[in-house]
Amino acid sequence: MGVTKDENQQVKVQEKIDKIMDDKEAAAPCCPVKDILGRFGDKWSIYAILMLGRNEKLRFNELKGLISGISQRMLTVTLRSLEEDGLVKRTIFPEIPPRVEYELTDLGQSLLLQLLELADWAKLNLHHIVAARERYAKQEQKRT
Amino acid sequence: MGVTKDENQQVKVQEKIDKIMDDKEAAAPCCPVKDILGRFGDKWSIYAILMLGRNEKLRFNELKGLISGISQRMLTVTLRSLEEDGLVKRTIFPEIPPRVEYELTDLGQSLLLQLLELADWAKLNLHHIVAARERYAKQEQKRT
DNA sequence: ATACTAGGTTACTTTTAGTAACTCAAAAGT
DNA sequence: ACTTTTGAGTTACTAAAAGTAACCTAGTAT
Repeated sequence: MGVTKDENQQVKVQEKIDKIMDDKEAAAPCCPVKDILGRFGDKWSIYAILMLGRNEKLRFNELKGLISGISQRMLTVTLRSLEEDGLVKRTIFPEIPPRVEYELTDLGQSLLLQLLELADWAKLNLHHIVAARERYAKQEQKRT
Repeated sequence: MGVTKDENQQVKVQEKIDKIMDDKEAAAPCCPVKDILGRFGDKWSIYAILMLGRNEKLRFNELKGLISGISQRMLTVTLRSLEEDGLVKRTIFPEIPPRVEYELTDLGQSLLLQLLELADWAKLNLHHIVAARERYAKQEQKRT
């Protein structure tokens, strides 16, 4: 055949990318990766998903306590967005004072697993990235 | 004993999340997932990585042509950020008019593979998300 | 009457994303 | 001799998003 195993893999990668990019099927607004990551790629969404993945069910202020630094508004905005995408289920108990419980849906659970995969990669490679940033910073100093 | 397989898996997930969250080791500024996703989770970075993954080496304006809708500034900003993190290598040829070539580093390649995993999940689950959004939109209408 | 509670909104400010026009230095066209 | 073109960017600006601080609600306890 004349192609090595590595070259074969590279071809597969290219095909996959092609499929991702021209994904006009299923009323997808556009590249699904972009769409997906654009939605929950921000830090608050990630924290919320991780915390809900850890704790099964959580109330608003419990979550607020667990996610250090988040404000009330940011938490509502984040949770609404996750609810909108069907990753989080929100249950209101009509009491006074109000009680609201949040939990991951099955979809949210499956996304969590993907996030953990990514976390493994991140942990494994973080030192490379940190090193690269330091190299870059030093180069920048020399330029000025 | 006395725990089912599912419960066992859940415990593993919890442990993993715990490890991610209190990651004070290795001078990590914070949760690596957040740090990582916060950097290249935006649409332009994703497109750039996918395009560089598809094409080996690309010049600035080639990339600009491939990523539809990106402006010059956004492309430079994106590429600089990826370069800073060591995901992309930038080579300048001191000619007139200038020539600059971009390519993925090994780190970038390995991230690309992760992105493709995520893309698989996204393609598999996009219809769920779209459906959830429609449900949510209808509920919102009723409220007003 | 005042304070507290949980789970938010509203109005405002700061950061970031994004656009349009300009630059640089040489080569080629008119 | 002047204008245009070329690639790879900057600079100066505007639109949009993220984030903060103060307020609301309705019932209960002091």
